[in-house]
Amino acid sequence: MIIKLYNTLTREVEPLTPLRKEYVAMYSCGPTVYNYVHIGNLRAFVMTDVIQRVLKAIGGYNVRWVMNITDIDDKIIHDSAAGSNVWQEEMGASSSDAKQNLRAFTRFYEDEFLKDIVSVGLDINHFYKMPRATEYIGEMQELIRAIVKNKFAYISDGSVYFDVTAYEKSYAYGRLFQIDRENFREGVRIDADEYDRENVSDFALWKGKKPGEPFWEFEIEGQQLPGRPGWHIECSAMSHAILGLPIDIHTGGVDLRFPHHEDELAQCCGGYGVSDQSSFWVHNEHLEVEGKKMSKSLGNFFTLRDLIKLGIDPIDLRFALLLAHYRSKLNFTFESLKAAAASRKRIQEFIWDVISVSNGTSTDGVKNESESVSAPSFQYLKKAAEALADDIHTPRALAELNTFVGSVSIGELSAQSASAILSEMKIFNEVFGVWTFSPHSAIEVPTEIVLLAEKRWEARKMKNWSESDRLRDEIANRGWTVMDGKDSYELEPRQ
RNA sequence: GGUCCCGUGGUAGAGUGGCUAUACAGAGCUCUGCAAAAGCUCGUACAUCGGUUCAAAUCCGGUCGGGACCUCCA
Repeated sequence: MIIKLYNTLTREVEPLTPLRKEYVAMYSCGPTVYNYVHIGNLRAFVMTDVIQRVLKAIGGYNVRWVMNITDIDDKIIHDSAAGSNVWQEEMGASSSDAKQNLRAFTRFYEDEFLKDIVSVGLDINHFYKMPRATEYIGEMQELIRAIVKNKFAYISDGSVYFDVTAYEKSYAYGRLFQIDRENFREGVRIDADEYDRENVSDFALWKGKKPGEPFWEFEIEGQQLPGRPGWHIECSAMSHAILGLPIDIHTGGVDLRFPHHEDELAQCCGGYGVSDQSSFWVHNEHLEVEGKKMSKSLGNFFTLRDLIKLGIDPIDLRFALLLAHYRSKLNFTFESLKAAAASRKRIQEFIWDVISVSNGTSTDGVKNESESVSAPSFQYLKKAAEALADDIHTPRALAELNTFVGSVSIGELSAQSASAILSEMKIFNEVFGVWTFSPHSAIEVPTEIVLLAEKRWEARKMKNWSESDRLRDEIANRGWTVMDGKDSYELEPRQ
């Protein structure tokens, strides 16, 4: 199926036509590893994960998916410096070697990041590569030399800056984000950078070393400029080195449109001479909590571990994130998270019911193929797939999936229809990744509970209702629910 | 100061001129000794004011409210 995506470059939903026959090249801006990711960050990673899954499962493409790890930037340098008050014991001993501290610090948060994204359903094997910025310093320096050589950058006071004014004479600047430089807001942020650049719209490609900071040697135009890369240069250099330019899809949060992506694009055009870094630029909207931007001061700031502490299953968070379209703001509330969990469970129960029909263990009875059974309404699934192909419309797809589930009567299914449903549902789960297709494993029930339940079943058979109800209460007090069937009962942990 | 987005039922969230979104929660019913689970049914929601139109949640304008971005934040 043709996949359509909203492209920030054209501000339109466009059909994707991959540039290469063999695979779709996709680059996602990854985390800056200086802290635990929060649920807003996770939305971006889940979104980008679902895009690549749709490309594979619905589009039928091979995908080379790259996500970078930013392990060098101002905050990292600050927080990993010797004597930092945010240094964690697990990072090991802080030393006098700034580079070594930086490495210990970032590796710690990189590991935590990987754990977190796996928790919310990403599969590390899906990545073609997860490059660290510090491992591509050479490529970045090469790109910077090329940009300087092309006269789109200048050296000033030990640093290298991109010259937007010069660049604009040959290329368009502001393709992803129309900036209005006449009306730059007055404020401290513009002057926050202590480095010397000629124009406020210029940005650093290379930042000269400051005392105590980690640095890399850099020779350019016969000068020695020890220092470190600017923020934007890594993504330009790594997308070029690993995937080759132009790529098909570049993703990130809306806030990255400007300056990060705009500057990446300018660096690629100005340095590599390509006309585009990427055909598609896809940006996800932010997540809000109780209608407000997440912020620590408002007390509505959550990391994944905060939610896990509250007893929330990370996969329910994944599902809750997919309940909204990626280009809409998502209002995260605990009530909606609870609703998401119940909704996910509903489909999971359906899958388990269908599995029991397909393997003949259903207690509802299985129909023969010859018996006139109503065929499952597969048109809903077709619509669901179309919704995914249409700019990754997960909420519409889930609505169709729910309608499909509601249209199927388990008791009317043949084993063959059940198998057909399962193979269809598996395709959707390749995208959503929130359900399991293993048979409903019997949860281990403690012997004492089983004994009580057996006793109750006997009492019930004798129509001794008061004893039966007493035992049910006792079982309930110990955390289990009894559900009576026709010839047997089931035990489930109480919710 | 500039640019832009949004305001849908208790909650979340689709829908962009006339046709049931969907899910969760809630109410009623069926089943059940009673429950639980499951199934069925239901609610007459589109911030507000005005305009366009045979017809507006949907288009246009005003108002109110929320939010984002405007140099390193996903």
